[in-house]
Amino acid sequence: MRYDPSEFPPVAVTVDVVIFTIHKQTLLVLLIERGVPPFKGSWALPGGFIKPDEDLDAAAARELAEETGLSTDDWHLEQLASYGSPGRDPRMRVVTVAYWAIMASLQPVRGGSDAVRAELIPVSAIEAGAVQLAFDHDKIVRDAVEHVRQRLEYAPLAAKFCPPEFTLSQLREVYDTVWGTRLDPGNFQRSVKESSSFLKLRAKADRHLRGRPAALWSVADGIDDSVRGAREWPSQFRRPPVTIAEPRHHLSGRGRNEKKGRALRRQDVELPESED
Amino acid sequence: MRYDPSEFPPVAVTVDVVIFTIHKQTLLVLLIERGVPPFKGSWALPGGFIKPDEDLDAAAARELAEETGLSTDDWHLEQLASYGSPGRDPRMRVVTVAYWAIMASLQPVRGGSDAVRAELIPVSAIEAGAVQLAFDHDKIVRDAVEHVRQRLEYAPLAAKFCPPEFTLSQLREVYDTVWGTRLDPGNFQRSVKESSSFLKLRAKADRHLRGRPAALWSVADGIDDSVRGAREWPSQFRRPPVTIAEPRHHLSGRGRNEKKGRALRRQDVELPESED
DNA sequence: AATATATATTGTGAATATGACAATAAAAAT
DNA sequence: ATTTTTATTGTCATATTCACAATATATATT
Repeated sequence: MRYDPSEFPPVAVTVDVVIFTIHKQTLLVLLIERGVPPFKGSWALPGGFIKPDEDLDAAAARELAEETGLSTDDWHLEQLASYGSPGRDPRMRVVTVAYWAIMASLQPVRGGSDAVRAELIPVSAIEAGAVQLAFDHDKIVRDAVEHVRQRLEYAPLAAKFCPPEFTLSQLREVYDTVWGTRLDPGNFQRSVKESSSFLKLRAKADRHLRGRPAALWSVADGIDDSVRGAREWPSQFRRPPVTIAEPRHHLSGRGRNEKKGRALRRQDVELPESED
Repeated sequence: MRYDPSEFPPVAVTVDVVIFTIHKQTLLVLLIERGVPPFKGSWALPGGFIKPDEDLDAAAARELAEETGLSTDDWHLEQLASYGSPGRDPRMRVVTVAYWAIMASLQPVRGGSDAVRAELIPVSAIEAGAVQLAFDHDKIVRDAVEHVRQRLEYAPLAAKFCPPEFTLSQLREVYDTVWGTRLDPGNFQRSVKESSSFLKLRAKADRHLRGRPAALWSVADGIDDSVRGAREWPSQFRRPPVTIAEPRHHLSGRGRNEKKGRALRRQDVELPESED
């Protein structure tokens, strides 16, 4: 009965977006207060139905634009996961495709038709259970937070929390805020210099509060947000182990090519023939 | 107009599963040949509509069971992503939630109502473009392959390609097959021993073809498939850089706690108060 | 103006991890 | 008995990581 359009079950598909930003060393999420039932008065993620001729990514981008008043260049947007438990919306079967986004700065713009107001809520408040979320949005936010912490291991993404030009202190503060660490400024400096993702622009920033003025950096040209094969940050730059003590894996080894060559790379390996 | 059940656009939701297994040093994907239009005669992913009272994960597990005849303990199943381009199914708007799965061994069981036959196809054949896939399933498979290569950096997952008890050669061969590497047996041995995810069972395997008989290992108790905070494999054990030369990031540094303490862990950091 | 304070940046070295490969062990094949 | 094959342990040079000292350059204070 696969793919028979005539008798598909009635399902609505929505997109919801977990919008992250940082303000004053605090990781924040944009939530709206629902003005209509169900969950009237609860906080919820911005989101809505996908339109008939709209791609999922486009729907998420539209929601993002509506909610923030900003445009594509101002954010990093990525799909998170889909949620579709039968009971997650009391009215009918709704499958939502969740997205997450990072923005450098943000002041919520509009309250939609069913939203009383939009506000930036600290992630810590949600993690502590101090804020009630509608539907399964608590789970979605937690998953998104986990995901962002994970993805920050890839170098250029942290810069999306910063303005186009930033000091290394600003960049380091992103990691410290998201990961709850206090990275060493000296080692951080060296790491960024060894990275090919970042580019030093000018020796001095215009404005600085105290101390020696910092140099300004930017993301190097051609560095994509979605770099994946890139080398991870070394261990201390990776996020610390999960809250509850987890077993750690200390694994190591190496690759070899025949007798004495260097490690094989993927393209060196011959592909088995198709059986077609 | 958010969440108004009365006027949601007509959308069907399906799940599709990319089922991986390894046979004779080759990474394989289970595909079915479509027996009905559209894309009659093309290969496609096993999948189908979600049922009215069925969770997304449950729908994927059901498809998996139907297609393989196996049960929950025999596989590792994880959500991949959702795909919903307006034109991806010529008949109507279909959003599919894609999953991927790993199985130790597999012989396809049934051809469904619209499937002529099911078969295990080498991933290499799909990557080389030698196999035509229906809908956007080519993209889905490629994404899934990328994802599995990525996720294999987390130690215990590779064991899902192996029987419950395995030799380290078998385990190493999983990495070599999926990553296209030839990892060093000696260093691999050391790595696994340092890992807390694996447990040595018996000194000798019952059956072996040639050479010194290997010890049998298993995944340690309490090791979850979804371990994430776990330490990654070191660089050579991580998958090699993407085919086209990518910029690499060499980043390093450390954490500090006040003056001279150890690096802060997440739970050490006090949470900002909720504004509720 | 001199000094204190704060932040940025560079440098240094010990500890550890990695990668390459040698050496030994234990079986089957010859 | 010897060769071949795979498993396992050992070794060591090198690279990376981490902790922290030292220096640079600004503002704030006296």
